[in-house]
Amino acid sequence: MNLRIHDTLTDSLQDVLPADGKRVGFYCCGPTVYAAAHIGNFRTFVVQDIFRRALELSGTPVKHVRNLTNVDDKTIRVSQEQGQSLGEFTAFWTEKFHADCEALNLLRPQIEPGAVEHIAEQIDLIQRLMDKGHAYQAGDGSVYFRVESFPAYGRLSRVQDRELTTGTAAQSDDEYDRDSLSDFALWKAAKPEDGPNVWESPWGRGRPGWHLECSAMSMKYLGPSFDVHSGGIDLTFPHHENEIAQSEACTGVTFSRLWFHVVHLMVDGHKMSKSLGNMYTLEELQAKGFRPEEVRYALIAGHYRKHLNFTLASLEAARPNLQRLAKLEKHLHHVAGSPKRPSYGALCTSRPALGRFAPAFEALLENLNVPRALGEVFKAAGEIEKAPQSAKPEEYSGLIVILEALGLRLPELGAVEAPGEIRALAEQRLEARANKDWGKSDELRDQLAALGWSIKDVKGGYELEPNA
RNA sequence: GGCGUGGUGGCAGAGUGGUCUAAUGCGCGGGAUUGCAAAUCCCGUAUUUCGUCGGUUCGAAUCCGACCCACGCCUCCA
Repeated sequence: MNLRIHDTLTDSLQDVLPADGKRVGFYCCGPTVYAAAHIGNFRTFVVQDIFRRALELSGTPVKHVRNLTNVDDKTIRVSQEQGQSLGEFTAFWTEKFHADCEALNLLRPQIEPGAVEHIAEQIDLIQRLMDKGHAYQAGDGSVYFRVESFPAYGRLSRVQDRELTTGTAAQSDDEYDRDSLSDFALWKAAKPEDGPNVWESPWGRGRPGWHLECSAMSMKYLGPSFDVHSGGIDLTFPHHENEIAQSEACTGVTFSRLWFHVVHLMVDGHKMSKSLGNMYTLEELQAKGFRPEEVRYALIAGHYRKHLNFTLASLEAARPNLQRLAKLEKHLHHVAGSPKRPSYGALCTSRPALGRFAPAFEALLENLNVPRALGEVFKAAGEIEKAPQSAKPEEYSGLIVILEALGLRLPELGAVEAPGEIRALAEQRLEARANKDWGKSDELRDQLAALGWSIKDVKGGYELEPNA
């Protein structure tokens, strides 16, 4: 069974197959590194991560490229405001982004090109477009793509005659000299506020336009025609439309064969926005006591083609779910004879039988239906919990495969060792209980709680855990 | 205004013509257990019901139409 995904270009489900028969070339529009990415950004990246995992775990290798936008209006403006060089500024936020990705258990793309490191490739692309008559230099010194010269424009977003319906309010100073409102910048002429962040080109000093980097870098690493391109739904127009135009006008071949877009995350029923104060970052949620794996769980709990309403309540639901899975994993691990956990790479090549977890994986292959996959996982979990002896040894690897596909890390059960002072209190309480001194016992339990530990009585003893 | 998505139980969220008296999770209620709890386990949890009104069909949450509502995109944006 192949992975199928909704293709924006054809508005239909398509099999994801590598054109070269070997591996899928996969390009994702990455973050602009000028601030911490918010959970909306991460919804998209997490979905793309699951896409890659599902493909790899079903035996198809993926070459994953995700760019870093490290030169644009925002990075330049904010770095200047903060008195930092563009390089040190974007390096800082890149590092922050990588830390968040690691915390959220995102596989690192094999290639993560930065726009500023690929100026030459972008200039080359502009030159080829100029040579073919698809681009022109305007009076302001900037170079624009002539949308009119590319008849297929609008095919992805199904928007015709954009320039007729676009209001003039959006027109800003640096776009004044375009022949048509829908023409977009390939090269932006240097302006005083750019500071030192300008590069030499055949059209004078300046910097590349935003859309260009993705074309230049995706084609550099994946070739002029590749398999899959993905991004947030808002990128469909104009970003991806422009990418297609400038790439195909240049090469004459299909740019990406398939496109999929992730619908936006909502918070408390509304779009995230600064004014509503609902733009969470991972760090902010961690400060509220949530764990990254819980955030990941909450982000994948809805289908990627629908709005997902992210709330703190939805985050809270993640913890008991993950704990339940951790218990299930422990049981299956035991049933399997406590083997070493197979690595992700080993699972991709060995592709073990999944037992009761097969329907969950199949749900994933069908347009990344994560909610249904989770439902299937819990259905299997319920069966095994009801009849623990019915668990088969191979179901351990089955569960591991689905957990890897979803990228879910499970909490370790009872892994935290209590400090001596805490254990001493617990010992006192054990003694009090032995003497049936319930008053003292309860008092000690309160004391422990105040110190951040919860105590659970078990046969002949106790277990200590940090408060949830 | 143009384009688009969706309205399913307290919440989240599957289900896209019959097996739906609607998956799954959270929550909630009850029980077991416990000195009392916690943790764990068990049971129950949408009173033909899936925004409203019509239509197609032997049969619809699923198809069609109208309407109401919510949300998104329309060159900053995952």
